[in-house]
Amino acid sequence: MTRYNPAVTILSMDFLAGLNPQQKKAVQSDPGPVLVLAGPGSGKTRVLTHKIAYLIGFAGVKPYHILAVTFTNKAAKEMKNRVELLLGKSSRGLMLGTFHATCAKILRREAEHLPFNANYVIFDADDQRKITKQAILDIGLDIKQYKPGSIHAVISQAKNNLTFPEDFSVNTYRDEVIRRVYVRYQNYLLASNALDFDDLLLWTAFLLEENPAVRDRYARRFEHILVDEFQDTNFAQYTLLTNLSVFHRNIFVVGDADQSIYRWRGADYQNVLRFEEYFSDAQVIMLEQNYRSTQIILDTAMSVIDRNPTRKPKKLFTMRGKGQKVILREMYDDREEAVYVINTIAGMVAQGKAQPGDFAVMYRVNAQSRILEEAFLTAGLPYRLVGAQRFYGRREIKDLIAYLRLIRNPKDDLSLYRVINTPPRGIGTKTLASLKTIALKTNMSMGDLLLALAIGEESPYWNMFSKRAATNLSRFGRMFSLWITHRDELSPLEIMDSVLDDTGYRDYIDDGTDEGKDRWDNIIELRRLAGEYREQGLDAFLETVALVSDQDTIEDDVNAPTLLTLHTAKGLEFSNVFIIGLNDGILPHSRSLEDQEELEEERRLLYVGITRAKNLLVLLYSLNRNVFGYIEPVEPSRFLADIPITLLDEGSPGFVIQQSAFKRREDKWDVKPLSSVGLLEKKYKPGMHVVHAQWGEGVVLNTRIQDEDEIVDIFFESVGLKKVSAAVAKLDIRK
DNA sequence: CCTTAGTCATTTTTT
DNA sequence: ATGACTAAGG
Repeated sequence: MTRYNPAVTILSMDFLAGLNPQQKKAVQSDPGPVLVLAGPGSGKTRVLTHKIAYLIGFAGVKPYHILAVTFTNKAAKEMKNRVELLLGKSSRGLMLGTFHATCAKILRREAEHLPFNANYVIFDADDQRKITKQAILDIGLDIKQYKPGSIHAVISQAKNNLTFPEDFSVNTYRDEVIRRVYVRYQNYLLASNALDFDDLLLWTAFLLEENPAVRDRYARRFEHILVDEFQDTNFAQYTLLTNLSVFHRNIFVVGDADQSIYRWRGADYQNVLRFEEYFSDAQVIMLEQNYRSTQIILDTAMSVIDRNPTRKPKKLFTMRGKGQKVILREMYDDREEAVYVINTIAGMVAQGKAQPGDFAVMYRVNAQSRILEEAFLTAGLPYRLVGAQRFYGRREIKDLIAYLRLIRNPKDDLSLYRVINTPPRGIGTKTLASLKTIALKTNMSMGDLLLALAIGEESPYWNMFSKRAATNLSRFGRMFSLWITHRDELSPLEIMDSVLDDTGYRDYIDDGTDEGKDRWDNIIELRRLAGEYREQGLDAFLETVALVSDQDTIEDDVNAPTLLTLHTAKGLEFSNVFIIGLNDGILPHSRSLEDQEELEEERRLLYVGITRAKNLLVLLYSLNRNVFGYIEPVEPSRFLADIPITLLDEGSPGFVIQQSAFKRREDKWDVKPLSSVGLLEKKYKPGMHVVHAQWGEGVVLNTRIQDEDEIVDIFFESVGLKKVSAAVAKLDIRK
C-alpha cells in the first residue's frame, strides 16, 4: 500500500483550490476505506472529482487503476467532464460509469465464464413485464390474480439480494408460484441470450464471488474505487464493491442516508452502517456545509427530516443567509395548483426576478404531470418534462431498437415478436404460432428458423409450413439474413437505414397525420444518436440505449421550467422549486401509509425535494383531488405539520399548524412507542376552559394519559359530560 | 389478418 | 379520464 509523500503537498494545491477544510480532508484522505457523509448541496460531486484528479495528478495513480461508479449516466458524464477539466487528457483509461454500464462491460468481456454470449441484449422494463406475463401464462395461471408487475417486483428483489431461482425460499403457496415463474423467467432470458437490469448486477456479483481468478484480476486492477450515492446501493452492488476492493481496500464512498429514496428498488441505506462495520478502520468525514440553499430552506428541510427516528443527526449549515420565507398555499384542487404554479412563474419572469429555466415543479407520481402540462399548454408556455413518456418508450423507437437488437442477437425472440409483422407483412398470430411450435420441435430459436427459411423452397423446413406462411416468413427471413450478413461491416446508423429502407418503415409510421410526422421526427432523432456510435459500434449503442435513465434525458440548454418527479430531482438543483400535491395519500403516498419504514422514506423524499431549492420554495396542497375522474376531498400532508410556522410567509394557512399536535403525536406513536410513553405531557388541566368544534364551550374536569393519548373529561354547556380524546378532537384552549 | 367497440384496471417511485 | 387488453366484424 502506498502512502503519499507529504513533502510534495504543494503540488496538490491545484486539486484542493476552492475546497473547504472538510472537503480537503476527504480529497487528501489516506489510502484505505473512506466514508464521506455528505449532506445535500455540500459539494460531494466536487469532492469525488477532485479526489480522482488528486489520485491521478498528485498521487500518481494510473487512470486505468481507478474505478468510479454512479447511478445515472448524467452523474457519470458530469464527473468525467469535471475530471477532464482538472486534468486534461491525462484521465484517459479511467473507468467511470454507472453500476449497470460498468457491469455490462465486465460481463461482455467475461461472458465465456457465464451462461450467455458476449452479444447478449439487455431487456428493458417493458420486456421484463412481458416475459413475466408470458411465464405466468405458460404455467397456466391467471394474470389477474398474479399480476406480472408485482410478481416481477419479487423476482427483482430476489435478484438484488443475489438469490437465484434455485435458492428462492418458499414459505407460502404464493412463493411457490413466484419461484416457478422466476425459473421460467430466467430460462426465457437465457434462451434469448438476454439479461435484465438486475441480471447485470447479479451475474457480475456471481462472477466475482464464484470465480476467484476473475475476481482477483479486477480486484488487483482497481487500486482505487470511488462510489457516488452510496446509500442507494443494494446488496448486489454492495457485494460487488466489497469483492472489487478486496485486494487494495481503497474504497471511497460518498453518501447521505437522508437521501435514500430507492428502498423499493432494493437499495439499503444500512449499507452505510455495514460499510463502517465491515471496514472498521474506515475514516469517516462529514460534509455539513451547504452551498446551495438559504438558511430558511435548510431549516425547513431539517424540520421535516428530523422526525425520522433512526437517522444519525447531521448539522447542516449555510453561509447564504436567511433568505425568503417558504410559501405554503392551500388550493381548491390539483387544477388550481397548476394554475397557481404557472401564474407565479409567469409573474416572477415578467418582473424580471427569474428566468423560466430557474424553476422546477416536483411531484410524487408521474400522473401528476398531466394537469401541469395541460395548464402550460393552455397558457402557451414552454416547459421541459423529465421522464414519464420517455423518448425510448415511444413505439417507433422501440420498434427500431427491436430490429437492431434482433440483428445483433437473433435469439431475441421477444424482439422478433415485436418486429416480425411491423410493418404488417402478412405474418399473423397463426403463422407466428406455427413458427414457434416448429422452432420448439426442431430445437432452434425462432430467429434461427427464420434464417433457415430465407433460402426459400430448398429449405428443409419449408414444407413444415403452409405455402402462404412459408412464403411470408421466407420473405422476411431473406431481409433478416441480409442485415445480419452485413452487420459487422456496417455502422449502427447504416444498419438502421437499411432496416428503414427494406421494411418501408417510413410509409408505415408517417401517415400524413401530425402524429405520424412526430413519430418520424423521433426516428430522425434516433438516427442522429446512432450516428454518434460509428466508432463504438452496435453493442455500445444498444447498451447505452438500454441503460438511459430519466435524468439522462434532461436537456440543459432549454430555458423553460422543469417538470419532474421527486425521485428524478435527486442530485439536481434549481433556484425556485415548487412541490405540488402535498396531501396525505400522495406524499406520503397511500401505498406507504401502513409501513413505518416506507413512511420514513416518503419523508426523505420530501427532504430531497426541499433541498433542491436554492432560493425559493413553494409548497402546495389541495382540498380536493381528481382520482380516476372523480373529485375527492383529501387531507393536507402530515409532513406539513412539522414545518414551524416561523419559516412560512404570512400568506400561509395556519390551520395546518394547529393540527400539528395531533400529527406529531401520531408520528411519535408510530415511531417509538416505548420512549414516547413518558414523554407525552398533559396539555389540559382541570378547570381549563376549552372550545370544541361541535359541542362548543366546556370546562375540563379531569385528564389522564392513556395509550399514547390524552383523555379529557369535559363538561359542555350543550351536551353535558363527555370523554374526549385530545388526539382526535380539535380543542381550543380559552385563556 | 386488421380494425373497432366495449370492458377493465389504473397510480408509486426507475437502473 | 385514459389507456391497455379482449372479443366480435370487415
